[in-house]
Amino acid sequence: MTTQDKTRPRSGRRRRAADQDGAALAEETRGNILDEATKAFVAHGFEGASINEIAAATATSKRMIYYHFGSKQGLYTAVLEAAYERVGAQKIGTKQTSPTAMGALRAYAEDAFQKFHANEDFVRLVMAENLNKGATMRNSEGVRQRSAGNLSRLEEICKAGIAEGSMRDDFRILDLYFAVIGVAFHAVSNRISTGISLDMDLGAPDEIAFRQRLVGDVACRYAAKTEVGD
Amino acid sequence: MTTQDKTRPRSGRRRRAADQDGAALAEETRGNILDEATKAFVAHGFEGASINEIAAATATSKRMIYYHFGSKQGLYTAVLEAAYERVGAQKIGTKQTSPTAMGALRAYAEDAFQKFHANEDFVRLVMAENLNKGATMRNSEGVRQRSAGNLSRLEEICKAGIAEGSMRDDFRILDLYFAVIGVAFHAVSNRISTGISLDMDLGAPDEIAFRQRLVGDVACRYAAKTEVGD
DNA sequence: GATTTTATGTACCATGTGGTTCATTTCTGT
DNA sequence: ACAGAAATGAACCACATGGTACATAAAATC
Repeated sequence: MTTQDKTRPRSGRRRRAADQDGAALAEETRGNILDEATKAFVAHGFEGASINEIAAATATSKRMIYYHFGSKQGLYTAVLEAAYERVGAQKIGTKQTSPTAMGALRAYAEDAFQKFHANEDFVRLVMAENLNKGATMRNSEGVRQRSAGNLSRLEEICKAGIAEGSMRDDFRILDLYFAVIGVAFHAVSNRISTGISLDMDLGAPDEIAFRQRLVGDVACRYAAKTEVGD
Repeated sequence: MTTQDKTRPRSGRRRRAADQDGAALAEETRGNILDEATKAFVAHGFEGASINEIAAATATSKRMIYYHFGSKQGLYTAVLEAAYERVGAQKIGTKQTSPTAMGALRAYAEDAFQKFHANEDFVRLVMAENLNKGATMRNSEGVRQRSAGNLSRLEEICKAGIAEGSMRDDFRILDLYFAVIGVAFHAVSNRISTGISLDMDLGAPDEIAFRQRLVGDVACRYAAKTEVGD
């Protein structure tokens, strides 16, 4: 029972895409694999996710994963790059404009929170990447240096605020940026553990609203002119 | 070649602990397993870590892991509980005292940062737990509700600050807590991804010092009386 | 000294792992 | 029409996985 007839015809292949199809069938297959792989990596991490299970979840077969992505690492890299393209590239704080710089700063900060909140999968991929010491993103050109745009937008806001006289000028833009993404990211990434520790449901809509407001408050109060005196 | 002689004597067992030994040999074995398992789970997550590899890293055998911990899940639970006992239980902001409430708040916040910074393994376990939706910590009595003490210490500080007149009274203690641990935790948990995105070495000693100061600044400025006007 | 309990090592198992081989079908360019 | 390229399916592989059965040496208890 070890050898079987290998010469019998295999069948069942789907037809290839007709010309008028917007996306080629191959692209459809690729996309389908990428979607399922994203779910799996987000749920189980790189090592925890199983190629067999991912393949079973797709409309196609394991063979196709290796055809299109070469290896598990290749698949993971593609997933990460797609996520960064989808989420990491969208600039924050550029949608609404505010008459005051302080208002723009609040919009920027709350926008950052919204971005993480609305893209929890992305947040989880970033967490997994950090657990994995960034081995993948370090080698992906498409993923590196995605934050420069967000930082320069923040600098723009702060320069305006300083010119306006509403903001102090003795802090690093970078530190304000860290404060904003720190509070915003942590609110999403650690929602579960913090919720368990405090015995609260931090996913409740009003808690989400509180958090969003908090990120704005932290940013504005950090940049505002104040005598703290500690 | 499927069956072998199973009646031949097996040997090589270490001697059990003599009475005067402080710790029994069994405890030593348990501790050794726990140490290596912690390293493995921190590096690869729950599903990614391999029992075989953990066993190989210990001074004993896989058999002992199952003898002492029952299953992979049991081992992971023990690792998590030990980490929370070691780190999660240490109260923050209780070491130094300050004449002013604002000073105490800064000490509290910077202490929180120090705690995460000095216990990166703990931070990584918490991240892994969040990726795993808290499945383990939710069922561990020893891990739940660890933050209550830290919150009440913070409340104490804020009440003093309000009484002193140095702090405003129109904010939730909880929000200040989220701001502090958000910036502090994120500084450690996302050091790698943020560093890659910004092309900086955020592990450099002066960047660590900046971050610690930042956490203190964020806390104090959040609690201080200010007209922000956004 | 005999018995029970604790603690341990070795070999083993069914199943899952990432990855490959071979064969095949459909499309595209000439 | 035909050659080559692109895309796919089924079966297979060596090895790793979490977990267990069996045997046994040392200590504790009686």
